[in-house]
Amino acid sequence: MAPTASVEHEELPAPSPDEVAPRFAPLYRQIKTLLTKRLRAGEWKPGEPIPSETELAARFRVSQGTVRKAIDELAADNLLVRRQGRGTFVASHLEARTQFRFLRLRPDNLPEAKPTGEPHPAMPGERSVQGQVLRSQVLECRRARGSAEIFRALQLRAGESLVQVRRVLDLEGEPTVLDEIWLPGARFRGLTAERLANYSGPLYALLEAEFGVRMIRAEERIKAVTAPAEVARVLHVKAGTPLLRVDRVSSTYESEPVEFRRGWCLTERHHYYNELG
Amino acid sequence: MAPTASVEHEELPAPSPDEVAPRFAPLYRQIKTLLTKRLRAGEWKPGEPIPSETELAARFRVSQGTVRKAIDELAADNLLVRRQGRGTFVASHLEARTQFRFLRLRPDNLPEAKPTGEPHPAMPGERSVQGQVLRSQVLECRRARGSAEIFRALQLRAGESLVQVRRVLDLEGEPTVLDEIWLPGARFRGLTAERLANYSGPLYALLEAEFGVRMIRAEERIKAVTAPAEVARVLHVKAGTPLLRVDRVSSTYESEPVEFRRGWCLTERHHYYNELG
DNA sequence: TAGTGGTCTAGACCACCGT
DNA sequence: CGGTGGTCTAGACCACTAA
Repeated sequence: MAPTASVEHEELPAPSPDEVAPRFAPLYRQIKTLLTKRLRAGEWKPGEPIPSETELAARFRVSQGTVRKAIDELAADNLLVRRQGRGTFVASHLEARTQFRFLRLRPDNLPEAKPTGEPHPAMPGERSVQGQVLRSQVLECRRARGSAEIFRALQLRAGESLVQVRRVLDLEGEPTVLDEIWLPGARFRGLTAERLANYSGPLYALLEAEFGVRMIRAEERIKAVTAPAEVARVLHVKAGTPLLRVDRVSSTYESEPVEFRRGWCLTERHHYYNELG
Repeated sequence: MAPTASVEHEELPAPSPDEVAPRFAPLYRQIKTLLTKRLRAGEWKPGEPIPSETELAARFRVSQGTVRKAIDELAADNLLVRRQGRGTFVASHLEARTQFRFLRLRPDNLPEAKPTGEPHPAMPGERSVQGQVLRSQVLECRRARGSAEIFRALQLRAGESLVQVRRVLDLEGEPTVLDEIWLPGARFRGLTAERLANYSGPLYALLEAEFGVRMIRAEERIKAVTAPAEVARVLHVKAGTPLLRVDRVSSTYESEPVEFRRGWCLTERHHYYNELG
């Protein structure tokens, strides 16, 4: 394909006469890497469209099909969202479709409606998601110490500053989850209880909009425990009630961990839902 | 591409002048559907190769790229496995790579080794998977009644026969999971405790090899509970110990449910691991 | 060496979207 | 309508595997 005359041509990184790791990376993966770097660098912001496939093909001097395959993988990784007839967009936690992508707690009844992502109207301060009414209430937000485990998970040196957020999630009006969240202070300086309280939306949407940090993926480790006294008090249950303790480490681009979260979940009327493929 | 002269041409289902559901299905999806039907019908058995892309293209009178895209999706769905230079094979629970694909329990220590699927040698009756030693001990296998919930999950009419298997999983030599498994009697007639005891391998591998039922996907619903007396006895813990109760419904081709399983998991030294994308 | 999947290209046409 | 992504084709070439 002849590149459009007016389009400036950007060279691919030199064919690397003698690289180490994957001796030969397919062209479309090189393109994918380049696109990932630009996303990470913020060249296109969440919610914005990236250039069309044909334009990218011209820029990189490859065929449209090759760009397409790179974008296919980025879309499969949830970094990009394709919209037929409109373009390809940088994924965002601000959009209804991808909000609460990481929330795995479901009410026990409710005929497992496939997540449509179309929110229903709800009371102020509440959000409706997958048919359940959700309300978040911030208990505190302060600089805090963290365990060695947390520093390790976030790949920080001991002594680096941490911000801790504690909040309760009400599902259907009942306090159901107590979240204890630790964030690296360096990235999230200026996060306060007020800003959290004034913001009605998912936490990740706020972190994305205000701090430019987009959560891409996470891993969770789940145990069954008995409720500590303090947790029990917040969730209005007796100390010793069995709870799900869900530890989550979430990451941005290139698997860089930026959040450690410990959720204490009451599963009297809810469950953690998971699909195995 | 001209079809090989010796290859018999199989017509695609007539272009359906006026179908209902997805008014226009892309060609590659029609191919995917055809291939799925043949897999389901057992035209190619687990572990066997399917015809090459070029041969399928000739049979279906489409280009190789179209077949390729259909196979791509089937591979992404874990129905097929591609092996460069060798061919494309029907996925099987009998192979090391895909054994224990559904086992989400991990030891707490152990530096989260990515599942390599390469088993280490182990004692007879034991299997080594992801660095942990695993031993399954069948407690019983008998015809049984089931709750309304189970019949609903398996889409059976009340009164149809059920087989129940109860077993303990030892991880690192410690009893860690009590599984209560219900299977539709019609499909698994002849399953006995002896056959289970004599078989050293994953349950799903046995069900696949002996009954021709291949588990494709599953959904799990998890709660935190306290151990009932009977469960506690088997796991060597005090009644009331917090446990993960994992309810699983697994399905074959086309989401046909064929197993209900309730696992009681001790999480003193293990956790349920999950990745969110 | 022959056969398989994997990559890349180039171009045609379609479905969808906003104007 | 023009532009975008989505599908389909046809053929060339590469990398891997087994005989």
